[in-house]
Amino acid sequence: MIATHRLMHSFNRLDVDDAQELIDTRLWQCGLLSSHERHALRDAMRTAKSVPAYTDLIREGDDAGNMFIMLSGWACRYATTNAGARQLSAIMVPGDVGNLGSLMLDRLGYGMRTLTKATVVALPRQRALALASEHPGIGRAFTWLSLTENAILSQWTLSLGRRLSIERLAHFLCELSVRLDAERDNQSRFAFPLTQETIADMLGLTPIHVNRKIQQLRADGLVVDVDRTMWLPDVARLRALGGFDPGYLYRNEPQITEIM
Amino acid sequence: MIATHRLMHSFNRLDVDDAQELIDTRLWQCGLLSSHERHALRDAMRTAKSVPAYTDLIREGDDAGNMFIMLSGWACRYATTNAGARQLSAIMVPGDVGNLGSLMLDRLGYGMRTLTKATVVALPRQRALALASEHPGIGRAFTWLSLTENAILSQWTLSLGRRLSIERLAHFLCELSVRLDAERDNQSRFAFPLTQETIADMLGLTPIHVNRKIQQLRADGLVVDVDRTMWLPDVARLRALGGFDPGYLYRNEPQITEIM
DNA sequence: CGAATATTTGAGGCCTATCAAAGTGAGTGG
DNA sequence: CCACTCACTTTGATAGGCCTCAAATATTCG
Repeated sequence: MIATHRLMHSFNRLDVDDAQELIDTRLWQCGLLSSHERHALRDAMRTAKSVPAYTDLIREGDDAGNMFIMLSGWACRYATTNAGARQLSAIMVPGDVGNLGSLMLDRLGYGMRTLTKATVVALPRQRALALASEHPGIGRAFTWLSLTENAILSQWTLSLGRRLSIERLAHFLCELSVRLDAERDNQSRFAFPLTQETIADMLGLTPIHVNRKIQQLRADGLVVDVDRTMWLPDVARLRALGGFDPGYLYRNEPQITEIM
Repeated sequence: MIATHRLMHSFNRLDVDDAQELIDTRLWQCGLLSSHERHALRDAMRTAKSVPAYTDLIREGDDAGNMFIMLSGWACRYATTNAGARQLSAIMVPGDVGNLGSLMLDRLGYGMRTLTKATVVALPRQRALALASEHPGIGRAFTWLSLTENAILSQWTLSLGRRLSIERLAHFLCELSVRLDAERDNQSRFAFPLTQETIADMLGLTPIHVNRKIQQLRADGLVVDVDRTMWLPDVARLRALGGFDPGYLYRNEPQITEIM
């Protein structure tokens, strides 16, 4: 119910209750939180704020005193080359923590920016640290998030370093499809607010080239994108093209249950 | 003393005492370990084993029950494309933990392989988890390592996505130079056991192209490599070329001292 | 409806890959 | 000690993927 509800409007609707449900579902699924800890986490996320599209939550090189948690809307982490070229290292969708690093690091080396109108919780570092030490499960959940993010980043270096542009694009769409929980019967449909320029900054390509490769996917019947909505009619074939394996995303897998 | 000692022979000498000193110095520097915890960690690393060059510690797709800690020698994490192309996501040098992810994840999505003869500690997951829960500082140190590693990976995606081959190469050498603590007065000298093919797998290039760009760096007087030893005569200029900023490596910085 | 933003098209050029082969150096065995 | 082998490095020539520059078309939003 929540899932389909969120499907078409996640990036421009403000629905804090649903969204917070989303959040602790995401953190809950790793199986590390007690019911008590789950509620403590929810309490910490009471105050959310709305942010316009394309505004920095963290500027590159800034000290970030807050951890930002996405309730609605999309955001990204980015870094910039001396020559001014931008590269995204992550796309954040509702339920994601954008800058876990702020938990223990002062400077992060990257910026964080909304890509759509968004609702975010700003969790002060001290509050997050207190949560982690008072509730061991929350601390472990942070660690788990960091480790899975590491696996995702490692996988993405494979795309950037060794895959052709169209394979990267396919892989990227497959990843989003899973993370948005949008797949049913080898099909997938989800709201897709990214511009081709943003996609290009994620894939390490030029917008022009991204445009041409999207057209190629359309011609191959692998992508139908109308009205900011993405439809993937044949997920299996798209996965094969992108060399995509959902395992590394660690979705819906109770992990490390034997802990303690 | 240790530093210079290690300089020329780190990848082919077995000197466990020095190496273990190196390790907990590395973990110690983040300022998260009490003296008691530091010793607990050392105890856990008593038994090291020697491994030949180019042998898998973890095969791609394997379940990894151990965390591997490098005492001597170099190793890497790698992933492979369906077409067989290999991409490294990290190079490990003495003092590094290779697969932190194994702490809480079953499948990692990448393999880990030695690049030289090496000495490694295999810390069973259960042992590592027990250490982390009995000694909160060790748990926080693991989290800190994971967060800094993510920052490094994020930075590396910038290189792979947006930097020219020679810039990537320069950036890579600058990073190793700092991580090996090899810089003195705008110069750097360190043992360098990597083949050009391995460099290529790290940079997302072909060995042929890496060869040509190394020649270019030599011609520019930025690199002198003889007999498996790397000499960087002008670190500042190499950093400028690679767009390298050492900040994101979080070396020698007591972090998050205000914790608890 | 008009201006700004985003997508699409076209042509030409550069960076890096590919294919092929020669040179170099370290380790091995006779 | 020297031929031999294997791995690594280097060189050359060609091809291709993606970029750059430029401009037209389509879409969004106030």
